[in-house]
Amino acid sequence: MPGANYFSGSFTHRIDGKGRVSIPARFRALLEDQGESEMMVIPSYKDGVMEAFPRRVLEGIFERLEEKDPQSEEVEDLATYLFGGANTLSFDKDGRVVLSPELQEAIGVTDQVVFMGRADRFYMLSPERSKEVLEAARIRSREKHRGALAPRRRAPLVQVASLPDEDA
Amino acid sequence: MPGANYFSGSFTHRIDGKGRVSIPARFRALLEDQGESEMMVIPSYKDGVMEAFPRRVLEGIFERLEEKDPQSEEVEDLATYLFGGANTLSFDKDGRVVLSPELQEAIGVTDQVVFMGRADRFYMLSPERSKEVLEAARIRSREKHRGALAPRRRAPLVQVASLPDEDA
DNA sequence: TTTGATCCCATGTAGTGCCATGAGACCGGT
DNA sequence: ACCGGTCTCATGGCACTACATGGGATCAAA
Repeated sequence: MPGANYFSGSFTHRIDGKGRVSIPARFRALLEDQGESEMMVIPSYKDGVMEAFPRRVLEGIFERLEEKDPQSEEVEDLATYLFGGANTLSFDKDGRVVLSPELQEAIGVTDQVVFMGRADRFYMLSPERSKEVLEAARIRSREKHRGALAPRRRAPLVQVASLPDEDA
Repeated sequence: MPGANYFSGSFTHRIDGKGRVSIPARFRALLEDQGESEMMVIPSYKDGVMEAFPRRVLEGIFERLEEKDPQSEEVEDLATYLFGGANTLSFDKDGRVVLSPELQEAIGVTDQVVFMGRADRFYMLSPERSKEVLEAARIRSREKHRGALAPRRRAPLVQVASLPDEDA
């Protein structure tokens, strides 16, 4: 945990009768490092995937864009999408959040959720979908970024390869 | 709740026989944080949508424009639109407001209203319309802002002193 | 008196906090 | 290597509170 900067790894957790799920301890620790006891989830551009952010990351995205061009239709749409589509999930002392039936349905989960780290955020999706997403990303990465995992000449030990956004 | 700066999330509430609706608790808390026990409501540019602001946000919008261009016809029109078209809805101890028949008709609601957060304000609209608005915003955002949600190159999630900048 | 608005109270349910259990990881001692 | 102890963490259950919502009482204006 100490020094972890990014969400990484995949964890499958169980949803109980009330819709509660434990956030993976590592993810929770990362959120709490930033003084947040909540996260924001929003449907991804990818189908069947929810993205989870610390709140300030989401707000930062918005503020940065608004600063640039407050009136534009694009920023309007983005604000609607980000803030209208977002849910704030605050976790209790045990590190659990409640997934409303709508949220469960949105990502097609019933009794298990996968938390998949993805740098500054993480995904929440069904076990099946997570395999697809991971495998698709692996294949595309192999094709386009053969060298990504090779040692870099000047790279420090902890350097993380920055992969571009994959396509839906 | 602590520190929430923006309206976010969507909530569907029921209108009773007298036209009363509960403001979502989170939204109400945000309004009350600003010392307001009322909100201003005004028809949006978008059809079938009402926008709800804390009073000071509405006044701020006007003042900013007036400052920029005090005499223009645009500002005249805006002032008319903003102040003429606005309704003040104050909420009671239970956090409810009354939607007059005219307001209900304006957004085409009969027994349910959706409150949709949108940064410094929120929308009020029918359940059907809310799905349209949200989905349209999502699609357009995806097209125009592919990268908007992408991680920022130089901004690690948790700032760490010893990490070098990412460019080679 | 009627209508419309505001307030107050009642109730069910969903949300949240708190505690208990149990599995697994980790560690230290022998 | 074996064993016991402790710690972490996921998960379940129970209890309480907050909140949305309905109904009735009060009050004022028409």
